[in-house]
Amino acid sequence: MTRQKIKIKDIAKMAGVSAGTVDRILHNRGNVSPASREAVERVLTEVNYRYNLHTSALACRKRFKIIVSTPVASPGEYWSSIHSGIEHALEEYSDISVACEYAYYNQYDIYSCQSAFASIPDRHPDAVIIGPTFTRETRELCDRLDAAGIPYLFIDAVIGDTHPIATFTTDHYAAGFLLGRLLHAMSAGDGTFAILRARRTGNENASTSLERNRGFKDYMAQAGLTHRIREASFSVLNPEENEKQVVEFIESHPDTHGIAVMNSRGYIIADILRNRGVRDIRVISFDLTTNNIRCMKEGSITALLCQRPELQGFNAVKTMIQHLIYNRQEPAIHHTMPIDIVMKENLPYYKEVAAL
Amino acid sequence: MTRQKIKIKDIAKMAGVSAGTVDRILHNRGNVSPASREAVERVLTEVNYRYNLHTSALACRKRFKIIVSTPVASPGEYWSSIHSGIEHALEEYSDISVACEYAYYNQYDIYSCQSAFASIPDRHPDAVIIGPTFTRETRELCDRLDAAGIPYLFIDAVIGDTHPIATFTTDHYAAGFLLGRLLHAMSAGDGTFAILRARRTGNENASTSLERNRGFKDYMAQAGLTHRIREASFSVLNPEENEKQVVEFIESHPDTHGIAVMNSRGYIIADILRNRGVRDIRVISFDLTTNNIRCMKEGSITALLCQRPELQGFNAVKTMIQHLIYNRQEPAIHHTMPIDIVMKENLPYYKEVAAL
DNA sequence: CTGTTAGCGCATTCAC
DNA sequence: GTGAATGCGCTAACAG
Repeated sequence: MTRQKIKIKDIAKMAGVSAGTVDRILHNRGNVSPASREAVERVLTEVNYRYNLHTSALACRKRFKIIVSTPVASPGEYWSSIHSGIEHALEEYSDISVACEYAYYNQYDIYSCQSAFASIPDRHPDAVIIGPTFTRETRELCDRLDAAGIPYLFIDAVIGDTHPIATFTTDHYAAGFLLGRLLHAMSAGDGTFAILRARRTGNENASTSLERNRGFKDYMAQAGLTHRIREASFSVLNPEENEKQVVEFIESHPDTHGIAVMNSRGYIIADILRNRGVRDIRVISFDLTTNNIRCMKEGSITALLCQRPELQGFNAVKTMIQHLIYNRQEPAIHHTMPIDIVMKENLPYYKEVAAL
Repeated sequence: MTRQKIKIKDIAKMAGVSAGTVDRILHNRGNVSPASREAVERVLTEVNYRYNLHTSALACRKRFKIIVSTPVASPGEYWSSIHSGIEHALEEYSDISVACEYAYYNQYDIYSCQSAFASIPDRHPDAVIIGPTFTRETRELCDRLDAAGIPYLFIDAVIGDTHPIATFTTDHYAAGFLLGRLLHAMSAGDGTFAILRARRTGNENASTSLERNRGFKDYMAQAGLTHRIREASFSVLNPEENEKQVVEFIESHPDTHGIAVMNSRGYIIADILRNRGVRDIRVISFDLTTNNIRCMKEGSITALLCQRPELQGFNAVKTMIQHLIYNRQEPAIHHTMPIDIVMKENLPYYKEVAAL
C-alpha cells in the first residue's frame, strides 16, 4: 500500500529515456520519437503518476493573467458569492502566480456587455472566465478567443457553439422540478400554487428562470396539479406598483398555498406578505442573498434553493489554473453543481465558504 | 489593490534581521533575542504575510505519517465516505509527503477499540485523526498523544477533556430539529410521527442519535405536537424479528404520517414499508449510504439529512497538513458541517465528492 | 530527436 | 543569532 510517489525522473529511468523526454510527452510538446513515446506511455499506464502542480508552476516561471467577465456583483447577491469563491481560490493557489482582472457588465444592458467583451482580447489575458448573459455577444467573444488560442470557461450558464475547457452550472430544470415537489409536499389540501415572475426592463437572461419554470410545471403536471398553478408577474424596479399587484393577486386568489419565485427576488414577495400579516403562504425562491437570508430568519421565506456559487467560482479558477499549467488539451468537463435546500434550521451552516 | 506578495525575505529586511530569524519566530522555534522577536512581530502586524504551504513543504523535506483511526468502513456507508474524502485530500496535497495509515476498530466492540488505540503511539505517527466512539478509551489515547506531543483532531464527534487541534462535526441537535420541521411541514392533518430507534448490541455511540432525538422533540414541542409523537425500536441485527415489530407498530398506529429514523438505517424501515405496499408514510433518515440512496430513488425514503462526510475527511487532512507544516500552536477551530437536505430530485448532484 | 543542466522561488538549515 | 548555501520536482534551453 505504500505507493511510492512517482517522479518524472523515475518514469524516465523506467522507460530508459531522460526526464526532458518524459516532460515533452506529458505536455504534448512534440519532438519525440515514436519509440520513446511508446516506452514512456507504457510506463505511464503501469505507474500512477500524479504530476505536481506547484513545482510545475515554480519551474515554468510564468505569471498568468485571467480575466473574469461577469455581471456586476451587488454586495450580498449571487455574483458576489461567485467572486468570493474566485478570491478564495486565488488565496489557496497563491503560490502560483495568477492574477485576476475583472471585466464587469450590466446584465440588463446589452451595450455594456458588448463594450466589456470587446476589450477583453486586447488585454491579452492568458485565460478568460465568462459568466455569460447574452448569447450572441458571448459567442462572438468566444470566437475571438478561439482564434487567439486563449482558453475560456463558463460559469453559471453555458452558451452553445463555443469551445470552453469546462463549464460550471446548475441543472435549473431539476431545481424547478424540486421546487415544485417541495412546495407540493409542504402544502396540504386543495390550495393553488403561484408562479410569480419578476419583470425587469431590458433583455434579462431569462433562460435560467425559463428552465426552472419548465421543471416546476413538469413536476406539477406529473403530480396531476397543472390546473392548480396560477401565474402573475411583478416589477423589480417599481416597488409601489409592485406591492399593489402582488396584494391584488393574493386577494383575488385566496386559495394560494405556495408561491414560487424563479429567481433570487423571493424577498420582495416575502416582505409584502409579511407586511400584510399573511403567514400561511409558503414562499420558496433561489439563492442565499442577504435579503433572502433575512426573510428566512424572519420566517417569511420557507426555503431557498441554492447552487453553491462560491464553489463554482473556486472551481472555475482551480480548473483554469490546472489547465494553464498542465497545458494539455483535454476534453471539456461539464460540472453540474449540487442544489442545496436551505431552510431556517440549516441556514447557519451554509454561511462559510465550502472549503477546498 | 496590487497587494504584493510578502515573502520572508521582505519581512527580514523590514525588521532588520535575517530570513532565518524570521523563520524561527514564525515557527516558534526559539533561539531568538527579544529585540529581534519584537521587531519581527511588529512587522508581522503591519503586513499581511501569507505563508506558502507548498514551497514550505518542498523545503522542509520531511515525510509525515498520519494515522487515521475510525470505525471500520463498510463500502457505501458513512465512514467510507469520510475515507474517500481523506484519500481525495492526499491526492490534492500529493506534492506534500504525507502518508495515511489506518487503525480501524469495530464501533460495537470496545475491546477492538482498545487494542486499535493501544498500538497507535508506538507506531510513532506525526499526527492522528480520530473518529471517536468510546469516551474513556479516546480520552486515554489523547492523554498519551498529548504527552508525546503528537497532534490529533476529531472527526464526526468530539470527546471532551482533550486537546485536539481542530474538530469537524455536525450539529446533530439542529439536524434533529430540522428533521422534525421537515416531517411536520410535509405531513398534513392530524397524523402522528414515529421515532423508530435502531437497537444494536454493544455500546453503540448513541450520543449522535440522542442529540438528534432531542432536537426532534424540541421542534415538536415548539410546534405543540409533543402528543403526536410515538416511539418504538427495531433491531438492526435480526431482520425477521425486526420486520414483525415494525409491521406491528404500523398496524397498531394507522394514523402514522411520518417516520424519523435517527441514524442511517432508514432503508430498513423503508424496505419494510415498501414490501407491504405502504406508500403514504414519509420516511426521513440520515446519510447518503448505498441502501438509503436506493430507497430514495425508489421513492420509499422521502428525504435524507447529510453531513458532508467527504468534506469532513478532506478538511481533516488538509487542516492536519497545514498544522504539521506550519508547526505552530494555534487555537483549535471547531468546524460545524452543513446539513444537506437531499431528496430524489437533487440527489444526482450530491454524488461527486464536493470539490476542494 | 534526446540528454544534460541550470534555475524557478521560497523556506530551511548549517556552518559560522 | 546570522547569512549563505541547499534543495524540493519540474521545466526550458541548449548542446549534441
